[in-house]
Amino acid sequence: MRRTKEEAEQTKQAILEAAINVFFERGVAKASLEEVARAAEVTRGAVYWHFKNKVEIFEALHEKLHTPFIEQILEGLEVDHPNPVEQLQHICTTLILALEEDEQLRKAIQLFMFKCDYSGELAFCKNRFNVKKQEKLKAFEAYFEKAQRQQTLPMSADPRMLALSVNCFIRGVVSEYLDSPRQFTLKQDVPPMMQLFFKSILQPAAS
Amino acid sequence: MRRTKEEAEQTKQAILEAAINVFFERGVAKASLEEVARAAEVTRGAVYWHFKNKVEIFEALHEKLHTPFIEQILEGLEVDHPNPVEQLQHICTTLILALEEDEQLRKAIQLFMFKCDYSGELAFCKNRFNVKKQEKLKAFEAYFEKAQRQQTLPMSADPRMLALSVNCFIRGVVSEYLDSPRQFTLKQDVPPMMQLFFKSILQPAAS
DNA sequence: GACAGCATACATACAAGAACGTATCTTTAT
DNA sequence: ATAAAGATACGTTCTTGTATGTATGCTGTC
Repeated sequence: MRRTKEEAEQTKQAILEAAINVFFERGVAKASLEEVARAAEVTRGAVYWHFKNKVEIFEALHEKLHTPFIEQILEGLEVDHPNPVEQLQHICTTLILALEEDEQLRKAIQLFMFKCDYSGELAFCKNRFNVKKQEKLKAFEAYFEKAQRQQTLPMSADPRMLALSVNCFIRGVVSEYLDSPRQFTLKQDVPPMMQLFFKSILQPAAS
Repeated sequence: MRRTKEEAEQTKQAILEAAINVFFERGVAKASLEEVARAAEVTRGAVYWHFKNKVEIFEALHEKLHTPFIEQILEGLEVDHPNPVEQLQHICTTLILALEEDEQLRKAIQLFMFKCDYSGELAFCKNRFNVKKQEKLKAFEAYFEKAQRQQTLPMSADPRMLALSVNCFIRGVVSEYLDSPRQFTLKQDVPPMMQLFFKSILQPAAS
């Protein structure tokens, strides 16, 4: 039962889509390809036709879902803004708030954060992941350096340290929210939290 | 070959110790009890004698390693301190810095954070963990409320929001560090980061 | 205080199922 | 016709849980 090329591509996407859900519900390690196949309404034969094994599926998912996230941060650097730090605050806040509406994105990030472990087969995935993170950190730094050039951030500030802090804080917020969403409401709690955090950056050091 | 009670307790601890390493290297899901047994230099018989299954081992590890962490925070509340917020900053900083020296603790936390997924069998573990987290959050809040009573924190501050922020920031720092330790040096980077963060709390709101 | 009898602390053996990867069909586009 | 796109079938490996074996520590009893 050979399908047309379009149909084949459709089933491939269906498999990826199904993989998100199955990985999400059963965890990457415990999810079997049989389950993925069933969820996509095909057999394991189809899965093995399109992908070499589970790892390859995982990689495909990562490529598809994680990449666009970082690009948004990089784009903000291109735009001219009178106060880059406030701009960064705004971008970060927006990105986090987006989680509330996009369930698929939520699932995906939860996958990469909690539903898999990067030992063994997935170890090299972690490396690729870290490369992306370095880019992100450099982008954060760039915001602060830009702000220093524009005199909206004192020269005494340490861009690298600020970038690290922002990165940690964001990761913490996202982790905590995805870990137990009932803990706080994004729309209500995140803006003041971000406000609090960035306030300390914008105000020159005291005491 | 029955052992004395002390010896039995020793092997139990040896199994837990071994489990940390095996879980860490292979991931919780993929680690087999056979591997754990070998690492502890016993057979699966011993493992099944002391524990019902892998989940019970996991729980035991959590009980053993995660609990003392929280208690330290609670203890600080008992002590009298002129400035509870600074006290909290100091406690948190110390706790994080401890990671640099205690490899076993590092491994354990990495386990709970990255090397397992809480789907399926471990789902209810997550619930128990969340209960603990609630306690922790309440403790954080208590610090801030205490500070308000002692007039070292403005009444306009929102203890719950501050507690959430602290919790997120700490989680972020710990996550980032354990995820890629080469990214920053605890001793050098964490104190200023914490300083930056808590500064925004201690200084009354502006702008 | 010694010894029978039992519980303990494991080791070994076994059965059953899951999951994987591959090899072999089937059908149908191209 | 032939190769793509899958389905089906098969053998193997891992792992799990349990059942059973066994040597030894402990405990009460006389």
